[in-house]
Amino acid sequence: MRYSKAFIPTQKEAPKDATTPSHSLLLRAGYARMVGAGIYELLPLGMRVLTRISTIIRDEMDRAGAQEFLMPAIVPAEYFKESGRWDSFGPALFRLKDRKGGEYHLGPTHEELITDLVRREVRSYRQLPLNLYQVQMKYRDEPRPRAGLLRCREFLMKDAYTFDVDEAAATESYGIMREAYKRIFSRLGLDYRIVEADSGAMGGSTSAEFQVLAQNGEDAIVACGSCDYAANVEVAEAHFKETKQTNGKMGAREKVHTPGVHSIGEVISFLGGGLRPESTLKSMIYIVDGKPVMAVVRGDHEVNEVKLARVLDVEEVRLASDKEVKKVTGASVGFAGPVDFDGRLIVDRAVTHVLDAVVGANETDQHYRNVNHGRDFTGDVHDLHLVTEGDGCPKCNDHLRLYRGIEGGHIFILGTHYSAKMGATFVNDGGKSLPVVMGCYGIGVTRLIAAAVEQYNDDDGILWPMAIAPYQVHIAPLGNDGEVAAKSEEVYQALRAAGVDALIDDRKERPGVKFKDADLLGMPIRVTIGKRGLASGEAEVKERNHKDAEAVSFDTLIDHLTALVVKRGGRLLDVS
RNA sequence: CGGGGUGUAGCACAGCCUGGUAGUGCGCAAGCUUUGGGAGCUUGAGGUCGUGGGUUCGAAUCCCGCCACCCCGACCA
Repeated sequence: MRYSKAFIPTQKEAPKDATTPSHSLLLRAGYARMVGAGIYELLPLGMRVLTRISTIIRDEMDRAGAQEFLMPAIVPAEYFKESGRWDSFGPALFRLKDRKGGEYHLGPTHEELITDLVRREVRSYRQLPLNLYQVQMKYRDEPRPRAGLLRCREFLMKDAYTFDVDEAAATESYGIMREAYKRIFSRLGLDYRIVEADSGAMGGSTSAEFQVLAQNGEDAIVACGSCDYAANVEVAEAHFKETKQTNGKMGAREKVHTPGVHSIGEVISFLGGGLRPESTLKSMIYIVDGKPVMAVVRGDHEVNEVKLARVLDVEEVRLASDKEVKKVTGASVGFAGPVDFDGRLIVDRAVTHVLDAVVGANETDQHYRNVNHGRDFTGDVHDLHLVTEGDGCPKCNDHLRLYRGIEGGHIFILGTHYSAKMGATFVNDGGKSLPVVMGCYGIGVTRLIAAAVEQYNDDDGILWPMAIAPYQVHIAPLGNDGEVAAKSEEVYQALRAAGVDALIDDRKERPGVKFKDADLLGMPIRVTIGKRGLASGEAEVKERNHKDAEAVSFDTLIDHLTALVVKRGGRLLDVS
């Protein structure tokens, strides 16, 4: 591509609303433009990255035995009404009406449609397993779109669906897709972790998230440094040893006057004496199905509400208001405690190890000292707290480390959640009619563009991984010298003949401008050709992620560059 | 949905408090010079000041409504 003919509108200044590197750089470098909140145009460079990513995805999906097809983005309401999601999806669903008043929505995901297709077309176990996927725009009216392409209301997704005869076969399909996903994310050149995750409203039994590590990721995840354990903090567990505290050491419970002391921090500084947060207990009141539930965690821990909801087997839990807390405990907020609490009590298992804890006394301005689980209160013991950096790995007890991640992919075994409800059945080899067992597998394709930039950027611009860079080599001829231009053109043509995707900056711009734009656009290899190099018969080859350039003779330049492209994970075009 | 903020030239902003015919930088066009890290000088084009109403002799500026966008929270396969 010739830069002079290319549509690459770059900007010197960062757009005022851009908050993350990917947002700012994709706009500045001319990859994308915003149309509305969470709605973007992909410009030619952005489109090339998208194509690179989706090509890798298609390649691996096909290799895994999935077949590409396409469902509509606009969907009649009947399908979501049948599954119940017309209501449960709530305001996140973009709804519309046709001229006759018929109701439709824009597809936020497509389980219902595919299930309908399968119930109409699949009758026998002989037609299974089946694995279908599409790459298509999804629409979700997010409460708050943000960070450019990271959370959009319209976004491109690859979604695959598997159909199997039973749970075992479905698990096998899931395993195949998991391997395909690993290949995809590795080929994209992204640093990622496969983490255990909450299956959420999809209602699946098994699921895993593919989290792209990035400073600005929306998700918090933990990963073990020694073993392969990794999990979203929503579900992450901490190491726990079943050891009992020694009874003999317990002190006698005593009430202490603690005026105006509400938080754990205030308790620590008020009582002093080397009291540490882990020797206190935090008692949170939740309202679940209209009834109060007290969750007790160690003072240095936080309640994991996803875990709490799972323990209670409910969709969601709600923190009680100040008024409700007062009604339930008889004390103002900050003085709740498990001793003599009248109501359901859920206790984090780490609490059972705390000796002589300080807790609220359910009386305003009063706390108890020397409170011990088992003696002063009981309650149901569960894993309840939000895992933190200090926790041990549940598998090997080495230290867990905290990361931020961007959810690039999510795979689920759905089971018969949709097939049973919608009557997608088949006849097995024993002549029995059974619901198909489903799995679904998503990748946020447009999101991955931004995720890659989040992971690979510096002060000057983007540093694309070779596999998804819009062009592999960026040629920068310097000056208006005719010989330089001719030599550069020669190199450009030779690279193209060798199957390398090259961009040549043939604009009449000063060297500084070309260098700045080259750094901003972020192609992995820059080849600088100037008068100086021409005299010595050399071009300057600089990798975007390296500090220093390398002088390479024109005689070996093309071989050098093609080898470098391949070494960095790039593929050469078939030019035969 | 709650709280906060911003809408003025393609981009980033000043002007608003204290009302009086719209400004700066970058970018764009032309000319001369310059040419290995976003050049200098000269000239020029470009704006219904988000939108509707109100106050006023007069509104970018004051008042009210609406819209859009951003941030924090809530929510979110």
